[in-house]
Amino acid sequence: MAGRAPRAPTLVIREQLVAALRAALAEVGFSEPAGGVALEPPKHRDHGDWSSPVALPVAKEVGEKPRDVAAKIVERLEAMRPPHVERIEIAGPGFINIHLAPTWLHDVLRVVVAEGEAFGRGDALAGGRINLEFVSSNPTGPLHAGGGRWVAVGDALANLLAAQGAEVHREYYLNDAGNQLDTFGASLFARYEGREPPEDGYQGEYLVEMAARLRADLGDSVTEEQAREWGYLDIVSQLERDLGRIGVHFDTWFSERTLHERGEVEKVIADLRSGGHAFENDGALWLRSTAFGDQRDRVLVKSDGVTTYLCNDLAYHRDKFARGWDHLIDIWGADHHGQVKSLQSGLEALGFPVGEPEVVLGQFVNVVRGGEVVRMSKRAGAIVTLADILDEVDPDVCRLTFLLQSIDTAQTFDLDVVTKQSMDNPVYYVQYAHARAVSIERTASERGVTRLPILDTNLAPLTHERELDLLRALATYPDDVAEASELRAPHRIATWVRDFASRFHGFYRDCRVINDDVALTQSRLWLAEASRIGLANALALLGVGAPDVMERLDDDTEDEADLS
RNA sequence: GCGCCCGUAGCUCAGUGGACAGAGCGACGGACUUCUAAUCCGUUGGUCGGGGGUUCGAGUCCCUCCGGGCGCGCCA
Repeated sequence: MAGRAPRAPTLVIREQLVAALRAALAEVGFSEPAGGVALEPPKHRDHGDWSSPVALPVAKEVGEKPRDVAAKIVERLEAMRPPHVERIEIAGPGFINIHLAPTWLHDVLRVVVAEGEAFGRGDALAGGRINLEFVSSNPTGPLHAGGGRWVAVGDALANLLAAQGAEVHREYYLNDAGNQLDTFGASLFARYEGREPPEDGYQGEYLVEMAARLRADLGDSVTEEQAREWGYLDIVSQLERDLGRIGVHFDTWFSERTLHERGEVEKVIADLRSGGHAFENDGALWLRSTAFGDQRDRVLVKSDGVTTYLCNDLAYHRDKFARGWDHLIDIWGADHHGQVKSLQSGLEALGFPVGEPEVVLGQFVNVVRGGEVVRMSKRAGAIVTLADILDEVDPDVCRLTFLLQSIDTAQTFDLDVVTKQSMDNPVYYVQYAHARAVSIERTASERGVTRLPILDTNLAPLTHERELDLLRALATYPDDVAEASELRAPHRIATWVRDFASRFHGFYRDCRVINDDVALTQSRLWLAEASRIGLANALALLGVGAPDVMERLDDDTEDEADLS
């Protein structure tokens, strides 16, 4: 038992209640329904703290009225007197609603405080070694604004997986071996020589600025190849710098070239051939991916002898496994969804488990400025970069804006809204809640009010609906984290923290923490601290800062004009 | 034609098969001698795109239709 993490309080009480329900069912002589004994926190307060619909399917099975079945179960349940249970009601069509005494929420508070920074963590992925690849924008230009979505989502997902016990490796794949880089090099070289880039090259203005620095660095007799290599390295350092500004750091920047240099691509081809998964047709070598459920077969080696992106990507993903990661997750834009099955087919052909890599697809971001969608194309040149945005707006605003929305829906990133330091920005709303919690403790200590150890604190005074409301949200938090991790849905944490901030502001307004009642003050100080922990932990998962102090905004919109 | 995603309040979006579908913004009306009013409270707001089906129970699962986005290269 040493070192075992404390169990989430919701799990403890839920297991106790489910066990009691099971026992009650057995005593009455009902068998457990196929779906098991469901128990969940109801949406409405009136429906108690926990609710079970178990009587409904059972009634169907035995051919009795649901409410009658529920009554029998409840009778036994009440006789068992499970912990914290205050009363049990039958409601609606036959729901069993269990109302608990506030004591169970007081236990929750103690757990939150005891766990501190660890509160919310789970062990669902303990022992897992996960390689998470995200962003992986081509090293031919700066990250554009929409790419910020993958930065924010990828980093938060990495945090989530780690919070479930996995060892997570953040990886960025550099496509530095393809003809895109040649095109980029030619374009930069053209700028260097004062010419326009080739028609199908990169037209972006950033190459003009880079060409000037290239000349300053390497002088006047640079070759095209030198320009390409210098430019490539410069872009990578720009990427690292911009990602650093938003607080994301990759463990590995993986160069595609190294795969070719080590002969890994050739080995993949040889293995697919010997495994009988490749065939020749029209002078090209094909992967028989239809054998693994792909819609059509895919080319591995073109008739000109050059390997395809897919072929190289197979070598890359095999290399990830070779480096010791036992599960691979890639975050891709939805426009690449057609490649998922091909890659998975190839890896399966190479002997890896079905479904590797797991690909998390995210819908596109429409960047809007002045009411119009800004097309993001490095080649066409009309881009708004992530760095541009970070010049104007706090990284936290950027991150939370991207994280509040499910990646299953296309997002509109309105620069006019985001760059405006708006009063109703959810980031400030949430951060303000944290700053308020800290402010309470600060004020208390300034006034000589010392928070005593929680073990010596009587939490019974915490009975106000606002107080219980906060604790209910804290009680579900570990489950919410586990679920967000499992569903690869960091936005659920963003919505949790926004909801929790709302509850905290309500508490702050209605429940004065520092007051004349010593016992009430002590218990509320601990509730404020538990709330701070919840806010800080959730924000940490999102990669958003949790400031101790926030400057009051200058209110220049409401001048005191009534001087008459 | 095939595949993936989406359609929920005026707008932007939440919503692991459970009860009367929620939040923010907007609009309207209130609350600062108090631990920070970047806050709170109230009112206004809905054929969950349409139609079938499965289920004791469907915004959620299945089928179909409509509408929108994105893919279906010996490009990367």
